[in-house]
Amino acid sequence: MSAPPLRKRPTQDDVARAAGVSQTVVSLVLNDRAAASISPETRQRVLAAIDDLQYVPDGAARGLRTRKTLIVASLIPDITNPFYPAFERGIQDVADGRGYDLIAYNTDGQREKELRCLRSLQRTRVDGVIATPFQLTADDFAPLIGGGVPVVVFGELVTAGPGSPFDSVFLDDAAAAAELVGYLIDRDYLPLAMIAASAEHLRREGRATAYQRVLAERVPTQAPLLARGDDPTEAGGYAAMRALLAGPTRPRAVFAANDMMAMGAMVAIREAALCVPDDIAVAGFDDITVARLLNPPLTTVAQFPERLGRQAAAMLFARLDGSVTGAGQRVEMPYELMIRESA
Amino acid sequence: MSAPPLRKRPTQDDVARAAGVSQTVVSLVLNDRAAASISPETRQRVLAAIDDLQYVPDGAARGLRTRKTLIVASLIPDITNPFYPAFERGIQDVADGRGYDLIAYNTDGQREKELRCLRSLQRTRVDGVIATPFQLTADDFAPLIGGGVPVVVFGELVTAGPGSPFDSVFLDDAAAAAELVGYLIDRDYLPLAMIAASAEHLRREGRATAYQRVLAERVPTQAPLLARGDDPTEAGGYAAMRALLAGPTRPRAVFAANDMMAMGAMVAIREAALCVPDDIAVAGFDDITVARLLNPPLTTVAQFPERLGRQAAAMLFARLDGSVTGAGQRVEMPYELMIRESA
DNA sequence: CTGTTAGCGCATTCAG
DNA sequence: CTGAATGCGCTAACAG
Repeated sequence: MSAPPLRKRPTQDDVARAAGVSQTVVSLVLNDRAAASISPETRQRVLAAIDDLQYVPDGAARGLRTRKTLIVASLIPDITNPFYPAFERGIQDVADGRGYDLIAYNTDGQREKELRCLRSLQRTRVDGVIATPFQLTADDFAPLIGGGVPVVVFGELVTAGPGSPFDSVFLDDAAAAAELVGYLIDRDYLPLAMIAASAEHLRREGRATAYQRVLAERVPTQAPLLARGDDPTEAGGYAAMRALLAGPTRPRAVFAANDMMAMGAMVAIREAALCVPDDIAVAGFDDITVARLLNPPLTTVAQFPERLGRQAAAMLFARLDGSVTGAGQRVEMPYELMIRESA
Repeated sequence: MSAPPLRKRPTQDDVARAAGVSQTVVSLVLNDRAAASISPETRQRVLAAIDDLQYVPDGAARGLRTRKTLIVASLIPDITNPFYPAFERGIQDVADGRGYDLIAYNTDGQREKELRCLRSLQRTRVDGVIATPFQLTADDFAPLIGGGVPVVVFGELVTAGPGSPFDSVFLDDAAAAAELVGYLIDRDYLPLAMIAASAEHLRREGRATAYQRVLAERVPTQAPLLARGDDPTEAGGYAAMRALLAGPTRPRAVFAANDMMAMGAMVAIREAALCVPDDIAVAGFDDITVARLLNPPLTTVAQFPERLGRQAAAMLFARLDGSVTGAGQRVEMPYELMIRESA
């Protein structure tokens, strides 16, 4: 094969002609309508013709008619943060099982990009959406919801009160962070610092707030040591840790808002010829796959992203097949402290 | 907002009515047809109506007419291997710039899943495909190519000879592996072992072959020490390394077919109370983001996946906008040895 | 410069 | 049990 023949794709009409039936019949056997039973023998003829012509239904045409595209969309900040591929994978696996395709969008947590994705979603007419919004509010989703497209949110939508139409899967970030901070204090890792991304990522502020609260409660003598990196990435963690090391008080331990930042921090610590955890202990959040593989293995909070994705997808499909209707459901997922050697 | 109003989405007809023009005019201003100029004032009226009604074109309907969906698809083995998110991100960023959406498929490198994805692609009628096939052959893509859908392959398609209609971006895996193996031998890391995934992942065999060839050439006295893990994952690397450690000859260094396997191997080595690189040196392949962040930082071969994705996407869009036609182009991408501390 | 008309491929009434 | 006719929302001739 080198010069592509470029023959037009066969349509139901072609199949019908080949099978000596009407196009309607082809549609009927394709959709297995129980109402109009097809004689088993014509059915076979049609199936044979389909196979013969390599007919594949046209999703666009079908979608135009049925208002269903068999596509769902997922909105995440950045596929490059290992937490999200796992999340996506969870979604994808259940979508796949339902015969759905998945369109993935990266928003980088920027409101402008998030909005652009939303617009894209409207154009492509997806059947459902799973979103991990950073800046979006409930109102931004109104056109989608108004159009009857179910939306499952990972985390909590800032403006979504009770009776909100959004399903959500979330975990108690603040409690998890508090527990981890408590553990670090128990181990006497003081002074205890925290590194986080710039505050505009409101979404993750629960962790920083928890840090400040627990610290104030349990170690009122220590002033909070909160360093900010630009992004919730390894680079952000590295920069924040450097700032911390250059500061007046060297922390005995650092709680990073996520594992990537923790990894960046570890690099900065090593570069300063210090040792983890003997000089400075490090803890993260997420338990991405590699956390366990680091040297030393990273103490962190496991979120089980793949399971989160599966749960979100399950809720979405429950809406899509009509088995759940009415007000949005909120499902809280478990987290787990993973105590390893880094702290 | 709690009870969704569920009003039907506005169509061009609605917009036309609101603007007091015909539906055609709406279509014309939307598509900026140079041919039929619209008077600037009606144009404004239409735009206002669009904005007012929050009209968004229906991709399915448009696609039915234009045979363009503004969707491209990417076929990768597993988004959970950090190499691929970066690759995807590269694709996504250029697709985004062109106003295209991206559907992502995970094939797990299994032929059956790969075929299923291909079928899905036909249904959803994507405009172009970027594929990282493991088991697929050129023939499997025939329906796509025959339908005029351009396909860019990452790597080389086993059966694609000269004059093949496939564009491809690839790098000289074997040369890169040979170079790395050569380096390890130069450093006297002998005996030198390799760990790789089971041989059915033909795609990666270039690396194992290079290992065997260079070893045979330069160290004829050492028998090849090739251990197989089931999957090209951290778990596979761990298992293979364990097997190696349980074997009769303990290697002085291990070359892993990819970074995830290398990380698994490092864990196994540490568990055996051995030290990297003093007892056993470790090298990988890919240079995923975390490779540099490991302790010790991983010596590996950089593939620059994001750049690969961008390149593949660029070639795809060159086909889509007609700026490139004819036989498939093959673009070889550079790799780079990243010598760090693990070997 | 703008309106009329005709399908794209399919699911779905309604007749036979 | 099967076929003919209709329209989903849109673009693209073709008239006016």
